[in-house]
Amino acid sequence: MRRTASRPPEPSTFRSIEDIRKRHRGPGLSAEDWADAALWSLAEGVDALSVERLSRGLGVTKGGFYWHFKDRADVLQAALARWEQLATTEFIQRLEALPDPRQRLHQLLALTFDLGPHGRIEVAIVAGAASDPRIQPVLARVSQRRLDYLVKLYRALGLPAREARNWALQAYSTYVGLLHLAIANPETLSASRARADYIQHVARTLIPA
Amino acid sequence: MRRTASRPPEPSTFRSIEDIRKRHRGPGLSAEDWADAALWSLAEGVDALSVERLSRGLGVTKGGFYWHFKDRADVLQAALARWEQLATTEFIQRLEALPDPRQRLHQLLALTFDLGPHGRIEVAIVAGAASDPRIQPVLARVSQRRLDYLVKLYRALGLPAREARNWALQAYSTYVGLLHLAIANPETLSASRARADYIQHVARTLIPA
DNA sequence: GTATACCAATACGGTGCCGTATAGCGCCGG
DNA sequence: CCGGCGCTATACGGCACCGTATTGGTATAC
Repeated sequence: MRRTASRPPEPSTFRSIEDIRKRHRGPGLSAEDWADAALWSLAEGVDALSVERLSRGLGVTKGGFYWHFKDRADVLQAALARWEQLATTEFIQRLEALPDPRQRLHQLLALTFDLGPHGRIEVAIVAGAASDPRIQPVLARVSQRRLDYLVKLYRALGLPAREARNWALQAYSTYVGLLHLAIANPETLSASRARADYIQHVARTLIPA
Repeated sequence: MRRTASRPPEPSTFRSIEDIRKRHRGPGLSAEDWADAALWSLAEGVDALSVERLSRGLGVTKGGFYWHFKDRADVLQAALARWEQLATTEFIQRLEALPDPRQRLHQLLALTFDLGPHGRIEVAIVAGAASDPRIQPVLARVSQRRLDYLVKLYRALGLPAREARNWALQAYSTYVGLLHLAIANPETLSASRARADYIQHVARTLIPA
């Protein structure tokens, strides 16, 4: 490891493993390449993130890994930092593009129901935080920021502080529960009929009159 | 391993590790002892469940473990089975003691907000299910049974099938979200003031007029 | 008081991962 | 055309766990 100044900026989206491997046929792998791959790997559980697995997944040996990172914990931190960025700042920015707070809440629901690989990553991180004290603060910051933002949205709807807090808590819980359901009973909401129906229900009950 | 007919019935509650160790100063450890200890161990994550850790935790070597179980997967299955029992049948039985469905919903919320070690175990299991296909069916059955029961409760309140389903989904999601919050931001709901306030809010919004 | 059922201790070989060390290779600037 | 920079390959010792095998202890059952 001889960590140099990190290359250009960050690519602001989720690169797939295949993208990273392709890029490999160009220059070598950068620290961001490894960190992004690590983030994907988190979907299989925090313990599944291992240096040698990562290397195999990228089609190289772990030789280069230790050039960029000190150890396993180091890349885990990097992946979590990347997740923190995607899961808070960038997500909120997308919502802030809309003018009306009511629209933002609707858009939030819509984005939320669009389940990607994020869900599994989040669940893995929560489980990891329960056993690894170094993950906990990252998770705490993320959910805190999300809750704060939700409170802000509800306040913008004219609710008093205490009410807004409760609504925010509930809305966030509903989101997390959806992640759980997507893993536990994928078929439950796979039918787009039931799905749309549930979205509508949630929108009605989570957006106060 | 020479598995014999499993001893008496099952002790219908959650025995602590200390209880199990005490019992050790009596006869030896039974299969149930190991399985219960394994269930506790799940709170630290599915991967944290290892034969040698378990042994150390119980103050013995792994010598006796393989007398009861074929391998690690075997005790995992046993622990999951125990969890399935506690998390569905026994929980529902406690609620069914109440006559009025409305009371049952309230009691359900009350029990739900009483966070024990269950929460961490559940989160660990969900995360485990995302990576281990042998866990998934167990989790699927558990959440399905819970959802079915919730639907039944809502229908008993007079709601039509489709509505009941939506409410059930939302109620369950809210519960799971609470587990998440308890790990991510334990302090958020530690104040009994805010806690009671939130319970009340949830009860209002999750129990339709 | 001895046999037998139940369970524990110890020892062993094997695997997967960790982190270190060191040598190799392609590319780019001079 | 050559030296160095950026990254990779290979090789190694160490640890934690797995599952197996075998022997040892102890309480009851007879």
